Amino acid sequence: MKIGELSRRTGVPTRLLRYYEEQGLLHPDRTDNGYRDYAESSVQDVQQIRGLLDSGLTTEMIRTILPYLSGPDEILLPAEHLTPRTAALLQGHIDRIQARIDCLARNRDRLSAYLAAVRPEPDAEMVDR
Amino acid sequence: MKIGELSRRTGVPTRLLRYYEEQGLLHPDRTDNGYRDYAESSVQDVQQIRGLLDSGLTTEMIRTILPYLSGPDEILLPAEHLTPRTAALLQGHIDRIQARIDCLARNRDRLSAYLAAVRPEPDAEMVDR
DNA sequence: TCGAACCCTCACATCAGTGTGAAGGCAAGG
DNA sequence: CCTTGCCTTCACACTGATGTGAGGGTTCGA
Repeated sequence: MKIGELSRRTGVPTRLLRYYEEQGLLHPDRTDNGYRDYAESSVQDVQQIRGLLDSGLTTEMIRTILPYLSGPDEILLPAEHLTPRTAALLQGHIDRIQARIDCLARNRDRLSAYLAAVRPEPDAEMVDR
Repeated sequence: MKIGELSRRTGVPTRLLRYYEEQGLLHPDRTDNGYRDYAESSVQDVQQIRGLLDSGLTTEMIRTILPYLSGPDEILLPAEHLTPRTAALLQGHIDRIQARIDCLARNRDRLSAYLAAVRPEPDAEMVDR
């Protein structure tokens, strides 16, 4: 699939698809004429990248963890040459992600609590007034 | 408390404390000589802001939700003049935050699963070798 | 064969968040 | 009084993510 189609199917501007490639997040093939040729799975990859970027991860973090995020099923990864160094690095990323989750969840709860406290009138009048 | 102390206690450079004020996130008093005078609660406020920024929220989003995040206890807020418009806006923010959480949790799980799958040797040799 | 709609690279611009330094006022201690 | 260290504003610069446009090649249908 060419870049235009991938852009249409993901809603991500072509500019960004090229940028993600430049950042080492995508690795499309090239056809004879130099056009980028994306695999079908790129659609999911791009959505993955978008979600992580929106969640405050940098392209650098994403680049390092992306190889270990393929699918929920496939585990086609270099299990052997995973140095303790890399493992520790991954664990660090996990921790940072967890910290973000905690922070976001805490604030989501506060916002929800506020909304709930302020308007306890969902859709029908159940108390007299 | 003056800006230097707040900076020391939060680990956030004074430059950023001034920036957050410029963005409407902090509202310190001023002493006679023009120095910023922060309340004790500013320490928590700043940590709150940092967490949200790290989690990918913009200062604009933070500015709009911050008034509704005071403490877990206090609900000193303008409960009355909360227009349905604002409520919907808040709900939108909650939804976006939830989406981020989902995305992060999903990827955290994948990373954890990978690590767990790849090194099932915690600390002792339990199998012969 | 021509034009529309793709694709390419290159490069400058914008925005938010942040670093850094200049130029100067205020406060406290030797 | 003078130094030291805090504070003030102003302003320029950088980075990462993104927008936008110029200049030019490719594909395809009328």
